[in-house]
This record gives sequence, structure tokens and C-alpha cells, in this order.
Amino acid sequence: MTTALTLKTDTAQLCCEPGGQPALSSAAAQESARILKALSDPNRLRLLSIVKAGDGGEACVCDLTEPLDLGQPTVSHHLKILVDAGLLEREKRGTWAYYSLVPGALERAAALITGL
Amino acid sequence: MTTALTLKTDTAQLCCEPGGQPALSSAAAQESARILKALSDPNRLRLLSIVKAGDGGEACVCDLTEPLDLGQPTVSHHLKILVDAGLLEREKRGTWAYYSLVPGALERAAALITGL
DNA sequence: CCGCTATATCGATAAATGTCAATCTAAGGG
DNA sequence: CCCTTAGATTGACATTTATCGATATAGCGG
Repeated sequence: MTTALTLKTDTAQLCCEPGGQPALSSAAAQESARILKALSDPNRLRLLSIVKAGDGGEACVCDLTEPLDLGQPTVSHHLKILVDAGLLEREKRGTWAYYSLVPGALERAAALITGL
Repeated sequence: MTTALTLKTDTAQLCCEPGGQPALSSAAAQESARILKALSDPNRLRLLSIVKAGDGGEACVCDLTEPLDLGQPTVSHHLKILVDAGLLEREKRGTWAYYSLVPGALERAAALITGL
């Protein structure tokens, strides 16, 4: 499942009704929750933090496994979730995989909350 | 690759760990995740949205059960999670319970993301 | 080619989570 | 008092999730 990430508000919920209720549609709520769920795990928050603070704004898996005190498969799993959520991007250089923040992604995620 | 830094597990949150900054401490990450986890469910997002858009910025449970198409116990459960996370506050007037946003709570939650 | 190293993927499992039905509590109204 | 209504709590159950160990894949150095 979850092949496509539908980002659309399907049921004609107009965006600009002054005084009316924006009342998040079910589809929009699900999409927002999908992003925020990726951010709702302490280890993933630390991963993002380390990547952001890393040299050149990136970090490879080997640099991420140790500070989190997690197994390498688990870290890879969390990174995949963050990539799937559109928060991180992966670039493979040689044997190593470097992860970096998708520009503006954190701000967009935060806007999902303030824009409720 | 990684410069072997001594690994301090758990809760010592210091601002200046030698050999590299710890970015987000384990404790801080857990606290942030606790808040964000409350925001990671589509039905809870819709609850917040409806409450925020409600008349006077509040809504009672009876107004929340129907649009979500959920049972009343389930809605109460979600509301409790939002209250426990410091996002909603509850005020009982007569037989009804009115929920409203805690001022600034959504902005603070969003700052947990942008401030990573 | 062969092994080594870095990462990803798979399978299993224990814990957490969302939901509902049933029950409990509290506040009014006859 | 009893009954009704709004909401919370409890218990059960199915699904999801976080984690690990084992294994697969993919570059690199001999």
C-alpha cells in the first residue's frame, strides 16, 4: 500500500472561506499525520538533529549508529522512514551513504501544525 | 570515517561535550517526541482543527464525535492524549466538557521541529 | 576473483497504539 | 428518588511499530 502519497484535499474543501471553518479534510489529515508520524520518534529526531549539525549538513550511517546506541539495521530503518517522509535525502558516494536534510522540509512540516 | 568519540549513553545533557556536539540529548528528544506523537494521528489533527475553528475557539465532545465518525469513547481518548500533551485544555460547564487550544501550544510544538 | 566493509533488507518478536463495547460517574430534570 | 444525558474509564482485540539477528547487496583493495 501507500504507493502514492496523495497530497490533495480530495473533497472540495475550499481554501479561503473567511469566517468559515477550514476543518481539515480526512485525506489532508492523513497526509499530515504521515509526515508528523515520522517526526514522532525520539531516535528519528536525534537523527535529524545530528544530520543537520553534521559537517556540510550531512552524515553517513556509520556516524549515526554510534551516538544513538542502536543497531545498524535499526538506524537504516529509521533513515528510510525519514526519506520516505520527504525529510531526508540519500546520496551514495562510494561505499558510504550520506544523508542530508531536504531543504525547507522541516519548515513545511512545522507549518502543518501551525496551519491547523 | 568516524572519529571515535566516547559514547555517553543516557541522560547527561550537557551543552558542550568534547569531541563533537551531541545535538539533541536523549531526554530532550524523548520530550519532543512525546508532544509530536500526540500530533501524529489524523483524527487528533482533525480534532485540533475543529476546536480551533469552533465558535469561541472551543468545542464540546458532542460536536467532535460526529464529524470524525468515531465512537464517543475513542474521541474522549484522543482528547485526553491532546490534553496530556499540553495542546488542549478542558473546561467543564454543566454537563458538557468544552475543549480549547492552549495558547501558543501549536507554535511551541512547531518550534520543536524547526529548532532541531 | 576474493574477501572486506558499509548499508540495505528480511523475519521474528515484544511493546505500543487505535478502536469499540460495556460500564461507571456526574449533573440535571421530572 | 429515579431517569436521562454527557462524558470518562475499563477491558479486549487487532494493527502498527521499534528493535534485533541474520542475511543480502554493492563498492573497493588486494
